[in-house]
Amino acid sequence: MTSLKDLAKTLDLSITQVSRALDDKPDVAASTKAKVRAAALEHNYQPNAAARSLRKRKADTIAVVLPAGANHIGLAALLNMLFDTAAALAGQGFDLIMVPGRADGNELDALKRIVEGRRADAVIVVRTFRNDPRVAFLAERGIPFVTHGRTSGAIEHAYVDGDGEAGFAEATQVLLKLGHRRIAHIAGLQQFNFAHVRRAGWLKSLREADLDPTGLEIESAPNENAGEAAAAAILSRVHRPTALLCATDSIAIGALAASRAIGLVPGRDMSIIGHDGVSAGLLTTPHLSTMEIAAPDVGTRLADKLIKRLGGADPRDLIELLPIRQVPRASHGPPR
Amino acid sequence: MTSLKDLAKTLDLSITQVSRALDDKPDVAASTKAKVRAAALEHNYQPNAAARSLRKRKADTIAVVLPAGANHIGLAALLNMLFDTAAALAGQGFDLIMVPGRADGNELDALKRIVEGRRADAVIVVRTFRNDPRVAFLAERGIPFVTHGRTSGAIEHAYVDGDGEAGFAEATQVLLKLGHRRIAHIAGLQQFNFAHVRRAGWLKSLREADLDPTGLEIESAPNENAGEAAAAAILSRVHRPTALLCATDSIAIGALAASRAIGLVPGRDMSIIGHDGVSAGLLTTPHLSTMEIAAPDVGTRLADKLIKRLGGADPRDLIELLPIRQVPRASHGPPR
DNA sequence: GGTTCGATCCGAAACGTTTTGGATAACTTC
DNA sequence: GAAGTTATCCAAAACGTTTCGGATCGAACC
Repeated sequence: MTSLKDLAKTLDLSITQVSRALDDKPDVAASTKAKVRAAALEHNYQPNAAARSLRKRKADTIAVVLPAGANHIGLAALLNMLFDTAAALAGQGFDLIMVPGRADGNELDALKRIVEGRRADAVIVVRTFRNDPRVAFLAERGIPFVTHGRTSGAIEHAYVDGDGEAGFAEATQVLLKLGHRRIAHIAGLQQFNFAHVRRAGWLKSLREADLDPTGLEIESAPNENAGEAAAAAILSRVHRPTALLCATDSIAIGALAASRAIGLVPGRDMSIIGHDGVSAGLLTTPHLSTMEIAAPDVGTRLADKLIKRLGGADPRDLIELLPIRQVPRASHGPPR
Repeated sequence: MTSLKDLAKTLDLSITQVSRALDDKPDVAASTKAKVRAAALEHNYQPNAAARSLRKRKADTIAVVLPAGANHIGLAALLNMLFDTAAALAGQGFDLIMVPGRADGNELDALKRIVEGRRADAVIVVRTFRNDPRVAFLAERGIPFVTHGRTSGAIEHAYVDGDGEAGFAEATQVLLKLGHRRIAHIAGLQQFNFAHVRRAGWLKSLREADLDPTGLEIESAPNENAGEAAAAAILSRVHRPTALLCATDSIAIGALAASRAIGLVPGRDMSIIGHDGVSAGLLTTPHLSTMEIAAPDVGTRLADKLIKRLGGADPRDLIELLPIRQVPRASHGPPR
């Protein structure tokens, strides 16, 4: 409502000096600075964001497009992470805005509008695809960005990710040591990079143990309902697996239900392990065995990388592959 | 990157005409319109959002400040609703941006920055307090807004809310009919308006049945952990209740855990009912009895009200109190 | 042939900032 | 007392868009 011009008029100063005073620039008298600040406070002056970013040619804003149609559990975990990111970015003078993706799943359009309309100076991309058009677009346009999750393409970019392959290889070994031989994998959609590497880890350990993965695999969208359906399908096969290693906790939670539905008690008759360490895993019966990134501050790390990228750092120096920690709980054990 | 000026130069037109052509204004030749559109597409022109909103004195953007430190379950449900709102708003040419609240819980500051910096033309306020400083601020400044949830103050404003009082009164009656006499209420923090009205509903039915609520009440933050602690406390009282009516599903989910922890099987030894109809209630054992707003499109209704408000409608004509529908599942029954 | 009219165009101002390139006055320095 | 220095200030341009108030040019009309 109140503009610099208004303040200048009431203070009998030039717009220039008012602006410089509020910015604490050196060549304005301490006394006028005080007066200006007082007046700004009194009229609760807030600079017009549009005018400012038009002139400065930057918005001091970071955007993230939230995946449309994400399931509850996954979305909540993502949001929690992004709150940390926002706090870290705020410390550097950046606002984080979260924009819901289009219902048709075309997050690229939303991204284009934001980036080319200069609403944000940089973006965070979450839930990367193996070959991600958003990454290709941003790289080509030279927009600073960091992703949550790697990609498999040729484009080198800043990212923070967990070492899903190692995590799933280790979980598979845990199950092998417990005596399991028919360890099935409910994979995520293989277009997602995380789903692809997790499957690779499972496959690796199985091969090292000279076990045949044939018939032990099924793909599922990463949500509870799809997970339940996929688990039901694989549990009904003639040669039933004794363990289900699930790409995500939401799938695993669905698998718990599918298992119980045919009279198998999870943790006793059927071993089930997920990935993500979502808090909902502590609300299930039995508590869900899972694994998670062995770092509590992924959100902050994302902010960190982005700031460095904005500072001109080479994306190749801004990659972070974090180890995965197993979180054994009650939903797995030796085969019956 | 490409501006109107660039387009004008390559097309040998004035900036004015290019702008008007893209806006499909009447006094530009159909042939030039076609040429301009083609050029805009080729150079993938996107108008600079800052320049546009500076000149038009509106941002075509709606903002919502997400409550900081919200628990997983509640936040996810909220987000899902807001995705619907965003879709509805997009149909009217508005963008919805979601801004994370400050970690210190001061959502008012974030709101002020957005509104006074003219980043948004209108806002949506979620999770209202009984006496909400955000509502007071917005009303005083004359910013169009709509809230998700009522307030108890004198300010009349647009809102969409569920009739929590009726819902909790009905749930209490259901428990009374089943034979319960000691029906406890785990209330939400009474500063939240929803928590206050839900408590009032419970109290009303208890009073109508000539039952004394003394000692049957405890307050809890609306998240699982706090709910578990509160339930544990009330279950350890000498005269233990036979039913726990919880202000939210997250509290109820905590109460399930607290109940099981002392050897009581929920649904058989202890009746537990929540509110919200969150999908996580289908992942618990037993499935959570709950209640929810009897309308699937609260998010869309919010958008609707906001558009009407922006069109100048009187806020008093933009209030909607929706009925609550009981969703009985397996976590309640007759007293043991 | 002058006038009117409609179709199509354009220059310039404005939105509220930041920033450049001085201007002014007082104070030092020799 | 002239020249340099310092502290403090300001006018004006620029960012990219929209929009106001005409301008131009044929065609149509009388």
